[in-house]
Formats: sequence, structure tokens, C-alpha cells
Amino acid sequence: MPSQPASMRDVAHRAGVSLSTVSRVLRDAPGVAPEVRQRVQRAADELSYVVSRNASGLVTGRTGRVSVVVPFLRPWFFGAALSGISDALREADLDMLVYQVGETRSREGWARALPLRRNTDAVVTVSMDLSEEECRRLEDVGVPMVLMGQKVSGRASVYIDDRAGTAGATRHLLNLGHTRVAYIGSRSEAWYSTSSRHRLEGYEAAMAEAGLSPWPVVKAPGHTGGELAMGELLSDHEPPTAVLAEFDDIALGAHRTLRRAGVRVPDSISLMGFDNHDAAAVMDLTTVDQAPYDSGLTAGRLTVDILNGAARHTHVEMPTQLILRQSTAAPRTTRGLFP
Amino acid sequence: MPSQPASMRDVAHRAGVSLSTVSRVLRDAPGVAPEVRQRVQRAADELSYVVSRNASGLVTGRTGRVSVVVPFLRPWFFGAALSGISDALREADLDMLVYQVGETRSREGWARALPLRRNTDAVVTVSMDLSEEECRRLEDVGVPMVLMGQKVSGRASVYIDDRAGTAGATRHLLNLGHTRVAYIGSRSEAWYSTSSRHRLEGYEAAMAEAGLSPWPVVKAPGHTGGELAMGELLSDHEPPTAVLAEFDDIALGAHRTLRRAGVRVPDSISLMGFDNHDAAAVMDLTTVDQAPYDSGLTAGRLTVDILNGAARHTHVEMPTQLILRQSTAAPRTTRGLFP
DNA sequence: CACCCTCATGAAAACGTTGCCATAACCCGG
DNA sequence: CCGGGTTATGGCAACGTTTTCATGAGGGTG
Repeated sequence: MPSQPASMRDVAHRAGVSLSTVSRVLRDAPGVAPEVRQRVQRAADELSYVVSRNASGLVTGRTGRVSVVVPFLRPWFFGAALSGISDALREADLDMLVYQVGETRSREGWARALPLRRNTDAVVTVSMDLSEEECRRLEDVGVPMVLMGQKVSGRASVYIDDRAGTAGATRHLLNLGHTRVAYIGSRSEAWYSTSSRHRLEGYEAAMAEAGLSPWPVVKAPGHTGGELAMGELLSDHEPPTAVLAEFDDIALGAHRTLRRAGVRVPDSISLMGFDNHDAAAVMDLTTVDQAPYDSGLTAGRLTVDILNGAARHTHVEMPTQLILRQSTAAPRTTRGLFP
Repeated sequence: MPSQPASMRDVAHRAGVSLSTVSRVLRDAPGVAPEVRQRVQRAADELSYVVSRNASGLVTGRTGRVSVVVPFLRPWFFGAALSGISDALREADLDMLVYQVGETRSREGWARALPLRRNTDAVVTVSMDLSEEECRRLEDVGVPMVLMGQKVSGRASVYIDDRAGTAGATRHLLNLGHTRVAYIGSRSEAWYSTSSRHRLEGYEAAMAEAGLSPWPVVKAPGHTGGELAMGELLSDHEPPTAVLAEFDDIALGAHRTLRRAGVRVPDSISLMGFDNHDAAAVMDLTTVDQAPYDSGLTAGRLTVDILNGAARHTHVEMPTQLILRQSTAAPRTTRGLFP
């Protein structure tokens, strides 16, 4: 149990060979006699020695590390995404650095504030909605980058088709026979979200296709926004019979308002979310699954492929999946919220 | 816009000084004339140069990186914890490596499989419930370690008092006048959890204190377990009037069963969770907040302090907080689930 | 004016690896 | 038995920093 960690020299000494040979063995490089190889391996094990990525990176130029940049770490979505990325990187024996840039973002310098320059082999951004200029700045770091949750032409991206997702969701409600279908979206000043815009567009397109006029209500993100928006909708002179929310958290907020108002779901109002949040299952909320774990896994593997120079598809569109639960149903034939 | 990232030599050349001087400037080391300092700083900025942690770590022995080891990344709890740790490390300009060891854990070698040895300054484990032996193996890595969500004497730990938490929760229900208070716990074969045991003990202690006999039901973790357990409780010849769940997810599962059975909360049965999960707010679930973000922040700062040799308290107990919402109330005076 | 101190600066030796080149040992065919 | 090729091994110079030590320029004091 050495208080100073063993170095390659120690291993070499113990195995009675030179540094070069030890290096070759530990890198699985050819040109070492099997017997010697075994001896070195044993010596390394006995000293529980592992190669310093620091030192090897210095000469190879590879750090064995991939940086993942996320706006936030708390929302459910990012945990799932990170989990996928982590698993993919582990397969390739790469370590994962995580940078949460949250509030820093508004300040101009977050991209350069991150010590990425010589310290990472690749950068994966998750739902960062980077502007063209931010992309360029990040590219300046000089390592490959993969964008998850954002589609940028000319740059490797893994994303879902938000428009198709909400369009499908909307059609589900229309197919049930609803005609008064409202949409609760979000807008935050701190964070401009492309996916937010796309989801609204998908809804609008499906409504237009059915010859109906869209009915969007936009509030601050989070469940509070959903609560307020639903309150507003309930106070309309003729409330909607179905409501689609931009994401599950909003839908859950809306659900709370309905519960308090004594409006039954789906009897009086059908409610739908988007994301397939953990809590959606337990709340029996019909939603659209976007499998962030799978996206993360894909993004991670894509990164590995690019690093190995074996990347083929640089744009990957992940499928979304309608999850039918108990919160949507055909509209009642009688009018009014309370039968 | 150099395709090869700039090195310190380039900066030195551009500023017309030696390597040593550049190094001193960028480390904020004393002994540089203000005018020169400024000149070097500018040169570095223009080349958008950042120090290679790889190279500096090689000589200082510090990597500027802290490893965080978690069993899983997906559950809500870990995102919040990581967020706090990340913020704390960022304050000290340390990078965060994340290792998700999930299933690997059962295999003996996860601790040594981690290439931590020379590649990290400290290790933070989150809810890993390490055995004494695993602790020792991890300590072999030769860097300070901080345990979050686990109390181990002689080792830096940040944790909550699970026993006190459930005891307080139980007393809340007892104070409302309930006498038939059941507890839904979890047990998984893959994962032995100390906190799980402690929470049960807290409940039992509070019940004993009130002279009541405990009524625990143990199922698999997750909301499915909650659903099943609640079904079981409802089929008792005299169902409980209040139920405490080991964590919110279980409580939410139980809530679903109640909803389906048409049993009203809190009118007929009071329901309580533990954790203050995102979804608990939206479901109006009374619960116990354990602020994983704050724990993460504390653990992160403790790590930084230890690294700076300034650690004072190596054991930090984080407070828990009862969050009163709408799912608990005094028991009805009339008997039966349906008034 | 000589002396010693302080302060700013530069030169050079680490740090722990990998890559390249040299060397030694061996095998094979002529 | 000798030349040429292959294969295993060692030596040494990088890689980009920090750190230690040396040097030299001023500046105050006696």
C-alpha cells in the first residue's frame, strides 16, 4: 500500500524490464514476448498501477476525456441523457467531464471560461441551443463536437423531431374527436429554446391541417406556468375539451388546476404532455416519449466514432413514441365541464 | 484562429517574455511587474490560450479534477446532488468527472476499474453505501474521499438523519390524531440500502414512542411497489388511516392505487412521502425535504476545503424539513373508507 | 561610493508517459 | 559459416507545464 502511487518506472524495475517495454505492454502494443508481457502485467497488478492519463495525454495529444456541457443538471431530462452518454463513453474507456453552465450562459464568456482547450478530446452539448456564433467559438477549442437536442447543419447532431412529435400528439386528440384543442407553451427570457418553438409549430401545423384554428397559451416554464395557463383556459367562455402541453411538467401543473377545480380528466377535459417524465406514468398522463437515455447513448457513440475517425452518419434523428395512458379520451357529447 | 492550440511558448513569444513569467502570470503568482503582467494577460487572451491541466498536473501532482461516483444517473436525486457538487467545484475552479457504476457494482472490481489513480484529486461518492472494505479499496487510490448520503466514522461524510426524518414524519401523522399508521418500505436484492433501513427504524421508533405497534409493508422499490403495497393495505380488514412511504416515488404509486380505488386523499387516507421529489409538489404530497442540492453543495465545498488542507468538520449532518401539503389531514371520525 | 537587499526575470531540470531509433539476438537460406 | 531479415528490447528526446535556482538591475544605507 504505497502512499506515493506507483509510477511506470516502479513497474519496470519490478518486472526487470525497461520503461518502453512496460509502456508497450500496457498499451497492448505488439512486439513484446508473451512471457515478458505476462511478467509486466503481473508487476503492474501487484502495484495496482494504472497509467496516468495526464502524462500519456501529454505526448499522445489525447486526453481520454470527453466534456459534456449542459445548461442544468437538475431536471430529470439531463440525468437520463448523461446516463446514456456515460454508458457509451464507458464502452470506449473514455472518462466524462460534466460542465453545468446554467446562469453563466448569459454572461458572454462561458465557452472560453471552460478550460476545455487542451483538456478534452471532444465536446458534447446537451440541449444548449447554441447560436451559430457560440458554435464557432466552441469549435475554436479545436476538438470535435456533437450537439444533442439541437440540429445544426454541418455539425454532428442527435435530436428528435419536435414538430412531428407535437403534430402527432395533436392528431391523436383530433382523431378522438376533439375540435377545441388548446396548447400550453412556455417562454423564458433567460433561455431561448428552439425545441419550444418547434413544438408549438407542430401543434399549429396539425391544427391547420384539420382546418382548425390554433389556441396557444404561453406562460413561464415549469408547473406553475401550467397551473396558470389552465386557469386561464377554464375561465374562457367556452373552455377547450382537450389540452396539449409543451412538456409533462406543464401538463402536471395543468392537471393540478383541474383537480382543484374539480374538473375530471379525461371525462371533461383530455390532457396530454410531452417527454414521458417519470411522474407521467404515475399520473396516468398520455404523453410523447423521447427517450433521452437512448439519445444520450447515441450521441455518446457518435462521439466515439468520430474520435476513431469512423463516423458515418453525422445527423441522427431519434424517434418519438406516443404513450397512451388514461388522461385522453373522446370528448363528451354533452356540453359543459361538469356533467 | 490556430488549428493547433496555442501553447505557453506561443504566449511567451507574443508577449516578449520567458516561459517562467507567463506561468507566473497565469497562476497569479507574485513577482511580476504590473505592466508585464498585463501584457502577458493580453497575449494569452488574444490567443485564447488556457493552461493545459494535463501538463501542469504532471508537475504539481494536482489534476484539478474531482471524481464523483454515483450508482445511477437517472433518478432525480442524483441530478440535484451533482448540480450542487458541480457548483461547489466550479467555485474552486475544479472540474468534475462523473462515473456511473450502476450494474458494474456487483462485479468486484469497480473500484480499481476506475482509472482514478493518478487522474483525480479527490473522490466524492453519492449514495453508494460502501462497505468498510470498499471504502478501504477506494482509499487506496491515495486521494481524499468524501461520502455523501452515508455516514462512516473516520471518513468525511455528508448525510441526512434518515431516522429523524421518518420519525418526524410519523409524529406529524400521529399528532393529527391517526393511530393506524402504516409504512411502505422497499427492498431490492441488487442494492442494499442503509438509508432504507434507517427510515424504517425512524418510523418504528416514533410508533413505539406513542405506544402503537408498527405496520410495515415492504415491496420492490419504485412506484410499482407503492401501488402493490397500497392495494394490500386497502384489502386489510381494517385499513390504515394514514400511510407513510419510504420515498416519494412509492407514495406516488400508492396515490395512484388510491385514485383508482376511488379513495380520497386526505379525506379517507392521509398519505406522506419522503424526498420532496419534483412531482410531489404538483401532486400536493406532504413530504420531507432533504435538499440534495444543498447536500451536494456542502459535500463539494467540504472536498475543496480538504484539498486546501482547511477542512474542519469532517462530518456534516444536513437538516431535513417537513413540507406540509394537502395530502395529510386529521382522520375522519366516522369509520370506513367511503363517507 | 561600496555594500547588501529586494525584486523582476530567465534558464534549466523535473514530472510520467509515448514515439522513434538503435541495438542485440535470433532464424533462415545459400 | 556468413549475410540479410525479422523480432524483442532499451535509450532518449519529446510533450507543456511548474519549480528551483541563478542573474542582474535598482535603491537605500552606512
